[in-house]
This record gives sequence, structure tokens and C-alpha cells, in this order.
Amino acid sequence: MAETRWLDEREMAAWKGFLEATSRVSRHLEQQLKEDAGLSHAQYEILVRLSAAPGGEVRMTDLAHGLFTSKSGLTYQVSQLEKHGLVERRSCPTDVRGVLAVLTPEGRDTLRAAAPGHVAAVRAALIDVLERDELDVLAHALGRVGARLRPAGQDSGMADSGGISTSSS
Amino acid sequence: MAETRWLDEREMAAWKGFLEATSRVSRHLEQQLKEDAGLSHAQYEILVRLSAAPGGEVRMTDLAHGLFTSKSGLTYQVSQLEKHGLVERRSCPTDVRGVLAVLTPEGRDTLRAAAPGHVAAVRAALIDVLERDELDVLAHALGRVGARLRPAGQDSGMADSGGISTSSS
DNA sequence: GACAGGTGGTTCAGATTTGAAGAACTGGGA
DNA sequence: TCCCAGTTCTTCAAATCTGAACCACCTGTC
Repeated sequence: MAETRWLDEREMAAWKGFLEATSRVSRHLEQQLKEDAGLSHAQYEILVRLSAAPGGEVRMTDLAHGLFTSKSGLTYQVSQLEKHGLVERRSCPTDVRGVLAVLTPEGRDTLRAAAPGHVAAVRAALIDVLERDELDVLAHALGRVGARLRPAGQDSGMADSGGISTSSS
Repeated sequence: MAETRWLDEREMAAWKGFLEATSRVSRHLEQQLKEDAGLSHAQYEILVRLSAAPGGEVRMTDLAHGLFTSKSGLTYQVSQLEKHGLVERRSCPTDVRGVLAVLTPEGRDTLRAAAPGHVAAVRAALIDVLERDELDVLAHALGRVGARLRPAGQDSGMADSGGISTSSS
């Protein structure tokens, strides 16, 4: 094994900054969503993906890609959403095994209600804290970082999940 | 309530990049540590903090600051470490309520053994993917982001946790 | 058509996390 | 001294997450 290349001061600063920002932002948004909308971040993301899809329906598998939980985790979260009436399960017409998650009207309403507060929180926690050029560097650099760790042959899943949380509705 | 300021394209790219990089890196490192050293990232961080402290001992409370888990989470993780003989609990001499977590020799060995692989993984996943200037921008920008969400009157807890994982031993 | 191998989702047990509640104690003022 | 508010840490139940095991099903091949 080669000699270990330890982190120098600047590298360490970047790593620690990343670690701290990461956990604080995630915890902060998790709480904001829970308080304001009764949703976990994972659930919010599911709703966003569904709302962006034509018909408001997406195969479980497609949902799992790009959504950063395990398959069983997704099953669990969708069940929770179903229990609250925000999503329905429907069997896939082209593949009997398949299951479609379908956004209900209540789900769409919930998302519509939650989105403004969430976007505001994202701005306050991250976006509006950054300068314009920092924002771009961050987007490029972290984009590369994320892409490299992406399972082979998998689309970003982030490419166009725009929907309610992105552009003006 | 003011009109919602939705995210424009560049802002959205930054946010999504952040989200994806965040979860992929964290998941990746979690697995690397688990496989190579049988530690969770949280446990690794605890060991690092202890190894950097004089005497290898730190109050639970001090450990909790800067470590991004709840108090009960810390109790749980320290119990796990104790069960594996990497850490001992000792009561604090200056405050009967207090508990000191103390690094055992086995704990120090475990950390020493785990550190090179972990640093290599951090490099491969994040640090070596970034250009020099991106690294600095990221450190400054995310440093600011993390600091803003820091509970009032709390030191970074990241300031000097150097120890084994930082500089050349 | 029948088979082998891969896919899609769920279920399960076990690990982890969280906030709330509790038990024990400190510290400073009346 | 006594009391009260605040601190420290643990315990508890409930929620969540994970990987492995599992069943049902699709698909390409012979």
C-alpha cells in the first residue's frame, strides 16, 4: 500500500466544511418540513418527482433511482404517504410485477402548500448564503462529485425533477 | 407572506448538486468504514475527537457539540464503542453528573488502522475530484453555510479535531 | 413451449435515530 | 441552609432505515 497522503490544511477545511454544512442543512430542512408540512424530506422529494411526471404517476423502480434511499426504504415511505392519502398505489398496466405510485389530489395540494416554505428554507440555509460565483462553482464541483459516485448506467434522476419545487408554478 | 422566490436554473443546479453529492458521499463513506473497519462514520468521528484530546478523554457533552447527533444518539454510539472495547466510560472528577468517554489502547489502534483507508476514500470521493480553487471556494462557502446554522454560542467543534485523520502522524 | 437468469416489490429482523421524560446533581441567591 | 432553575446523561417508545430473503413475474434462448 502506498504512503498515506493525509489532508493538508486547505483540504481538511474543505472536508470539514462539507461535513458540517451537509449535516446541519439536512437536519435543518428535515425539521422545517416536518413542522410546516408534516413531511420528511424523503417524502417531499417523492411528491416532487410524482408531481413532475405526466399523470402524476411513476414506477417504483424509477422513483428509487435518484432518490437516495434503498428499495425497502422507498416501499416504507410510499406506504406512509399512502396511509396519509397523498399517494396511491396502482398496478402497472405493462408489467404485472410493477407498481405505480400515483399522486392524489390531496398529495398535490399538500405539495403545493409545502413548496413555498421549503424553497424559502433552502434559500435561507444555502442558496442565499452563497455569492453568485460560489454558487456556480459549487454546482459544477459537487455535480461532478455526485456523478462519479452514481451507480453505473444510471441517469442523474436529478435532471428534470423540476415540478413545483423548481420553477414558478 | 411575500411572493415566493423560486430557484432559477443555476440555483437549482447548485441545490441538486449539493443534495446528490451529500447523500452519495455520505453513503459511500459509511459503507467504506463499515467494511474496512467495522465502524460507522459517527463512531469514527468519536474516536477521532477522543484521540485528539489530551488524555484521550472528553466529556459526553463536549463530544455531543460539533458531533452531529442528538444526545441520546451519542449515548447509544458510545455504548456500542464501549461494548467493543474501544472506549471506556469514567465518571467526571469535577462533576458527579458528568461522564468522560476515554479512548482505550484498542480504540487507538483501531483508529490508527482505519484512518489511512478512510482518508483515501475521502480523497477519492471528494477532495481529489476538486480543482485547487474549487476546493478553496467550497471550504469558504460551505464553512459559512455550516456556521450560520450552528446553534448559538457553540464553537465549531471542527476547529481542531485534527488528530489522526488530519496531519501526518 | 420450457428453462435459466434477471427484475420488481415486499416482507422481515435487526440496527439506528429521535424527542420526550426522568433521575441525579450543580450553582447561586433568598 | 434551602430552594429553584438549569445541566448532564440515560432510558424509553416510536419511527425509520438497511440488507437479505423471498415470491411472482418477464425475457431471451434453445
